[in-house]
Amino acid sequence: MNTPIKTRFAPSPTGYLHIGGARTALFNWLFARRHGGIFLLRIEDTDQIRSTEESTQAILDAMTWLGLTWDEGPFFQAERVGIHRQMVEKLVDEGKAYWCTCTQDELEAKRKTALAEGRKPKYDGTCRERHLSPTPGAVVRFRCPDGGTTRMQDLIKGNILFQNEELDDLIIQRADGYPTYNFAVVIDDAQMGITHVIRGDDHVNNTPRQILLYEALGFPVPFFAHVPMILGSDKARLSKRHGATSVMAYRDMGYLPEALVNYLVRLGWSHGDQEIFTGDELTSLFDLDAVGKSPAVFNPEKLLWLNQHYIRSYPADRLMEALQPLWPAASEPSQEALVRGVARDLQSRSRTLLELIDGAAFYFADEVAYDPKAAEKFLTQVSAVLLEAVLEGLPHLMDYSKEGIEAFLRALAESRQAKLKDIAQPLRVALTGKTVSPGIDEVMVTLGRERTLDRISRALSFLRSTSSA
RNA sequence: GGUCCCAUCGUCUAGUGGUUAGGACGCUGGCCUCUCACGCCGGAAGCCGGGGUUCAACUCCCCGUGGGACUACCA
Repeated sequence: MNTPIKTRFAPSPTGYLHIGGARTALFNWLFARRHGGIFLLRIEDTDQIRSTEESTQAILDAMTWLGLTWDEGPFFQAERVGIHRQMVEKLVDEGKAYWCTCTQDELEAKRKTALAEGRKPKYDGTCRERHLSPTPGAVVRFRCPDGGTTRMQDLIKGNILFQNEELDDLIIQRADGYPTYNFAVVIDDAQMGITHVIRGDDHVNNTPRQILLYEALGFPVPFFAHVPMILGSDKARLSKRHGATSVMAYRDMGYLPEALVNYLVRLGWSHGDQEIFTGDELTSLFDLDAVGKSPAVFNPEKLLWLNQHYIRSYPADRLMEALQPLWPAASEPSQEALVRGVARDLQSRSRTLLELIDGAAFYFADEVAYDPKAAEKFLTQVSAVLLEAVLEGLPHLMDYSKEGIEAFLRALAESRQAKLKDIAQPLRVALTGKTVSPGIDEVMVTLGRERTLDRISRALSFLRSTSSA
């Protein structure tokens, strides 16, 4: 029996969950789901200065919003320093690590001269054979092999070979007694039974040191899979200056989690020509062998397209739920019927929830604000006749529904030797103030007969007041 | 500078020695139509360059070039 697969997402709580981290988490989550494994969450908070609880909460919230539920954790790395220190001690006892009292200033100076002389800026091994005892302010370094090679088997990039002489004696425990990333990550991943380490390829160069650490500690080395970076439009690593990078910012801008997940998964992974995936499809189709090796540029336009797609696909109740946090009117019980109608009208023509909300303003206006150009073109003497006819006929319409209204308008137009559009556009301006809106029959249904009539008579008086001037 | 990674339309990608190089976003012509959106039909747009290997290279190898990452007592 094979041991079950276990993956993890291990963010550091020094900010919000960003797009790149979300994709890494998503790949880990999908890989675990796909293979019936376990997905674990670990917060890497050993940087006591930069880590905050707010960040931890923000990351948890974002993952929950995306639906990336974890099976174990969250574990907090800082709570495990006792274990980390034991391991440090063990390595020191075994002669695989040593105390070092070189100061940061000395190191910096040596780095500079080495660079200036064209040498590698690696640690020169000053304390390597001094067999120092623990002293306050001292750090512990791992004794790297002087020669040989370390092979990394990467599930995405293939085999990568590193010369050990390129690696230097990295610090595994800081002066403050906390472990450094490369050390803590190895111990935690090993002890938590992580079988597949899926992470950004900015970690590729860390991996050989980590493998050496696994071996020194006597732990089995896991599989690695390094996912290419997400870049901005200028092909530099995606950052704030490329626009929003926070997952939660996308929620606040009216994006749906399904859209973001679908977009992110296709950034680097593919399944033939398929673009749209349900959650079930993803968890049954996703695998590492279909993840590409090259970095991908984040394309907001395509995300928008997907978001539109998912907005259209939402059932009414789900749409209302998604709308509520962004739209006060959606939480107002007295408005519910109207809001539902509005959402239904706008659902198929909004790329984001915010677009939908913006487009909804005219439904709620006490007095429709006419776009000057629209009014000039459509609120004319000619159309006044048609609008008056609607005003007269509408109260007697038996079937006040989308179908009934359309039939009514068509018949009315025909009786006047006019086209439907001759009446639809003036009506649209009268009811919405604009030349672009949902179908005029839909608008009339949602507005209700009363409001519709009011707006028509108001448009008529507006029309008379301007044309008589 | 050193180490490592990467390279198909503007962008995301399919492609695994023989294809008219396919799809999607965006752009664009048209149809549908009460406007918009959707949908449908069509178009422009790509294998970074040079050497090999081979009967045959987008595909395999090498060298360039370009881009990216790492090079911390951050993760």
